[in-house]
Amino acid sequence: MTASSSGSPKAPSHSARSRTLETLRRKIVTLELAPGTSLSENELAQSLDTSRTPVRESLILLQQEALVQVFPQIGTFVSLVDIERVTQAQFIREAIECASLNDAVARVTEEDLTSLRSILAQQEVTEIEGDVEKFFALDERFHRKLLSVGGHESAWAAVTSAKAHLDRARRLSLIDTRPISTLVGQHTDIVDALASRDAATAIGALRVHLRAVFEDIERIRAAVPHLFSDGRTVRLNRRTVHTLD
Amino acid sequence: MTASSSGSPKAPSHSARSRTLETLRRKIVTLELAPGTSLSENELAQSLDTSRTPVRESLILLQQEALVQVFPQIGTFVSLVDIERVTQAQFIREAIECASLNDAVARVTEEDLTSLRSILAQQEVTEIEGDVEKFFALDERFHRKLLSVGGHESAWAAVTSAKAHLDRARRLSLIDTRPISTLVGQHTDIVDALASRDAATAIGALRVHLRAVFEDIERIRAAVPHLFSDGRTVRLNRRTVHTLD
DNA sequence: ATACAAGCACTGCCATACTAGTGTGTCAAT
DNA sequence: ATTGACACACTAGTATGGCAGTGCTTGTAT
Repeated sequence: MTASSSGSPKAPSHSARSRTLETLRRKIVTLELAPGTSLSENELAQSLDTSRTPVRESLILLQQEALVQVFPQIGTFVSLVDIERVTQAQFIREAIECASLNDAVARVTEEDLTSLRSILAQQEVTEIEGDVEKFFALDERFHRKLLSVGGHESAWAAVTSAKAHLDRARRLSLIDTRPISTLVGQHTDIVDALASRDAATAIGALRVHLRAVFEDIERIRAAVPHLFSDGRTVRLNRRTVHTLD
Repeated sequence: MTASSSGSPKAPSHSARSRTLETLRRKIVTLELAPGTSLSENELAQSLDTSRTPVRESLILLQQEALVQVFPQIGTFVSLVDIERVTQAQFIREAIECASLNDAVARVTEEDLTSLRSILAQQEVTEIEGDVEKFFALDERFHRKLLSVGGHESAWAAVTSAKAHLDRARRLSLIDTRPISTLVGQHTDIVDALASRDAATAIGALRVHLRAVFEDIERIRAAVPHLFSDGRTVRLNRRTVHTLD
């Protein structure tokens, strides 16, 4: 028996588990499943038309990303937005992306710059259309491309798990009237500095951009405190349903 | 129903899964289970005196850390040492630890320095005794303490998953006659620079230290090529047993 | 001796039964 | 009306059965 492998053998995208996992992760980071919502293995299995096993295994993985919290014999809940945790995720992301950007300055080509600017142009369109989901998709492509310019695209996976958390907070910002234009402007600053091979300025601009999430988060917390963890003892009801309204 | 939570509710250390997971991880990073070894859910369940479920769930988590590779309907194998992967893990670790060290310079106290130097002293003892396992345990405490001085102890979890890979490579170095003294010397350099609040020097020293793994790895690969992935197609036999001899 | 083919033993995946533990709703006692 | 206790419904954790898919082995024909 021989097994041909290379790349990522782990994700047969047609398996019940990977489908379940992707669905759940998407619903959580897009806030379709609000923080605090209780997730029952049985209910999810029914509604996703599968059995408990793939659901359970997905929840274990989501728990690793701290997107859900599992309390044995009690229940599983979509994690509340935890500012401590957001801060930590932001630190990790900033460390990785800035380190990569530092390498990127020496490696960036004209094609790279063209490609990055093309993404920016598309983002400006979403700004007009007000399509938040599309904006996020392009934002992801932008940052991923930035990593690959630095020669560290493989670190994307690590950024992803930190990002998942941040994205929920960032989505709340955008819902809550932060103009997309601010972010696109910051992206532009980064690309401009990169174009002039100015590492310090580029890293500074990236830092400002990545830290933008902090500017809104306290205000948002004041508006929708029930979506936030107070960092101390948390008490959740089994049948609590949290909404964005 | 109310659930009291705080900290890490996820790890009831007495559960079958967490026991299984810890045992397997330990055996893999200490090379007790050599890279390439085939792991059967059934056999592991028997030998760990539990059922297939906790074993399977543990393997899924280890797969996330890339410590094992799962090939559906074929088998699960302890990952070969993949230099590409080691490089990536090193990059992530370096980014996080250096960023934290940069903050640490402004925060470090005399108690911190005393505590760090105490770890160094203990490491020198293990050097004489030749106790590799104890050395690694102290190494972990050192780096963790360094993170906490920077105010980023919570990023330790992220470092851990990158570290797991690196540790296998580093263990191979130590088995293969790299003197522990080199590493302790590098630790000392870091603490000295930290003591004089010299961020640039400290970060430089940390960088040298973290990159030491690269100095040995190619030589080790030449010595024990069957423990390494060639990065291309991998073919593993179901009953292959890899050893360190 | 070699080549080939069919059966077999084994894999991980998924579904489900069972267990131990938890909060809640109900009903009784006061 | 209030309180308390107890049964119940529901939880995640664990165990196990069945499945489709894979490579190895063995037997057979050449």
